[in-house]
Amino acid sequence: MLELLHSLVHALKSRMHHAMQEGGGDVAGLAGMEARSLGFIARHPESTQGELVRHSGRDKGQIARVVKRLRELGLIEQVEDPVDRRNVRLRVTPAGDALHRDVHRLRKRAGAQALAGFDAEELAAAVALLERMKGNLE
Amino acid sequence: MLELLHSLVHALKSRMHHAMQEGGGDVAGLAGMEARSLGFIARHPESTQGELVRHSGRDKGQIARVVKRLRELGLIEQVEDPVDRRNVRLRVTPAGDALHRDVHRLRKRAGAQALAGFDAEELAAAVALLERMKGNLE
DNA sequence: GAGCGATCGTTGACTTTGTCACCTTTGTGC
DNA sequence: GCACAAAGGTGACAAAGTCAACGATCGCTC
Repeated sequence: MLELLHSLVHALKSRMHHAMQEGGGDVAGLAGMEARSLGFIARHPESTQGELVRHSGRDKGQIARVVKRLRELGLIEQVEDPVDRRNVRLRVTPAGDALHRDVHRLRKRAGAQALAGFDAEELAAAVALLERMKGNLE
Repeated sequence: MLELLHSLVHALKSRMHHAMQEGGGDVAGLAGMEARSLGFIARHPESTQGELVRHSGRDKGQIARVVKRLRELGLIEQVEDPVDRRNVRLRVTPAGDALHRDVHRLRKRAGAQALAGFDAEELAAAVALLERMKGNLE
């Protein structure tokens, strides 16, 4: 079971990685974590780095570096939170948004391939089971 | 969905990693991939490195290094295949078998926590769905 | 048997991901 | 003011993954 999950996720990562390389253009310069983080920021504008940390379950140091890289690439920008200046609110730039759409397209395609032959009911069941598992680990 | 899978697997990895560190003793010296590969060899004695590569989906170079490390740790040993001398058949040593049992215990515990509240039917459904997804990617 | 391509494993060089321990800055509650 | 917590940043490192090249061996064919 654990093995199965591992190899499935590895296969998905690998697919996405190759799709991003072959897709060429700007997406090729993004690493997987960077692409995923960009996606989170695009979906949750004005969120802080800490929220990204909590949502992804990754180390905050790692996230700090990923965010730094995305900023250097000009894909996101930071806004100071006037209320609490420790917080850094993140949002995508137009360039980041465009790139995010490209990534999203590839991600959707990879997901669609993995879920080929699933009807809505099965998809919902899969998501529910996975979410219960994730919930069990918190 | 992809995000969900990623974070679930990440959480599982993290659990296993900590369990192996805290468990102390010899398991603490094993990295995750090493532990998983040891498990495969224990479950499939006399298999070749190539079979491990195909089963895990990992790069053969990576597997070669993992196998090398396991050999240096005295956990597995190689037997020359008399028929095809390119093949190297792998099997666990007594020490490797003992360690494998420890790892298996920890893995089982981590899996049990993730699957808490699942009845046999749900478990089977989850495995079936995941296997279909994995199959779709080949 | 010599040549040729395929397969198995090995190695080097490298990038990405993850982990841990510390640090600074800022806010909160005495 | 002070101690303490929280947000983020950095250094150092370990683990994981990727790619390309290589030697050895095998199967096949001429």
